[in-house]
Amino acid sequence: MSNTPGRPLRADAERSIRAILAAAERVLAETPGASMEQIAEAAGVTRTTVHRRFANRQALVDALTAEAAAKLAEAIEDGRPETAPPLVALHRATANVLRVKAAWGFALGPAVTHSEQAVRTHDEIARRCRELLGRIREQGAIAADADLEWVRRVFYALIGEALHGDPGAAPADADPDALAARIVDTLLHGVGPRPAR
Amino acid sequence: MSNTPGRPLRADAERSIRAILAAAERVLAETPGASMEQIAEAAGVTRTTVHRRFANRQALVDALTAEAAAKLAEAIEDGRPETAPPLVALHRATANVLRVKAAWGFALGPAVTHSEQAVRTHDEIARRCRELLGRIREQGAIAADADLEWVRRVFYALIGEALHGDPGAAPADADPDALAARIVDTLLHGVGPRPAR
DNA sequence: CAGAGATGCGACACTGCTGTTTCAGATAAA
DNA sequence: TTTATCTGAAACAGCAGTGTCGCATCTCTG
Repeated sequence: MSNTPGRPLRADAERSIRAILAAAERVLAETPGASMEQIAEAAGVTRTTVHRRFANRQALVDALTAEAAAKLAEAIEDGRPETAPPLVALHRATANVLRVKAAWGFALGPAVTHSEQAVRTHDEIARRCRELLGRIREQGAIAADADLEWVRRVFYALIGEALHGDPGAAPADADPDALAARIVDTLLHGVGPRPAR
Repeated sequence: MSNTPGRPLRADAERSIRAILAAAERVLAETPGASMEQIAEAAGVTRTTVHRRFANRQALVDALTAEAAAKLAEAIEDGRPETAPPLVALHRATANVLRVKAAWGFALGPAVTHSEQAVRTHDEIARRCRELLGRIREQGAIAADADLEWVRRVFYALIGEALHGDPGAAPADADPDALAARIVDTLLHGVGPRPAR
């Protein structure tokens, strides 16, 4: 309903849609079961308007997950996985993803059933991810006999874990680049002692 | 209500409680928002009876999370973290935890707000976990300068990820011991190439 | 400025879940 | 066997949320 370009929407309508989506992410992130009413209020809009723009609650969530998935794909792409040295790309992509996931905690979280569109995008992202990891493996930084799918899943898990962010953590831990460095390091070397080089 | 021993319950009542808890775990695992009705039906009991044994939905979930947390603590303890060699204990505890988490996917999952009792137990588990990891570090299998809290969180994340279990995975991956080996290995060494020993 | 479009407001019907009550009949325990 | 307890069945009130109206009013756009 929101993305059906039957006729271009008026500027204020477009603005409402953006406000609703932003508010939905904000509200649902901390109360996954929040009502349309609460979302509407947070968006500075009436519930009626929300229903005007998104027929169902599902339609709203779908739009949310689709947008978030797109942002995530963009985050990966911004790491230049094709052209940059693989490890550099991995680091940049990790840092970007951390930023995006922090901002779209609900739509990218586990508490949601993704739209078909979002699923497609996530599949595509996984593919890109495997490609990048494969390139790193060819380069020798990942064991030649490593299962790339397992590697990818560990990578995802580390990102997810890093975002939980203990409240008592040092503020430096909130810096995406520092976190990314820690993630990539842990992914490649684990927590064991480093062999004398 | 279920655990208030004002007077010992009759055998059938006790049986109902067990059936309800088991059914709740089963049903909620695949439909977190399931109604009391659905849970009751799965338990082979009337909704009335469920409400007789658990005043609120919250009370039911609380009992569930408390029991699951206890099982989890038991899983760790069964690894003999005090007496066995630390790495052996870690491996055994990991395998046990995998089994328990697979069976209590809802009550131990992220989709639930834990009861105070469960929170206490989880804190205690985290403490035991840190102790064990500390012992491993002293032994030299974990880098001396490693942040134990980060290590623990990575450990948790790996367990969680391993349980997602891709549908197309080899059946061997379903074996808790094999999975545990993979987890411990990844935790300690990452996915990078092994240094020639 | 004129008019198409968007919003707010209030109302409505509808659904699904919750929690409680009553009572007759089944079941364990002594 | 007797008695206390437990359960199923069938209601009931209540509540929160959803989705849909119509209509008056505002505000973009050409």
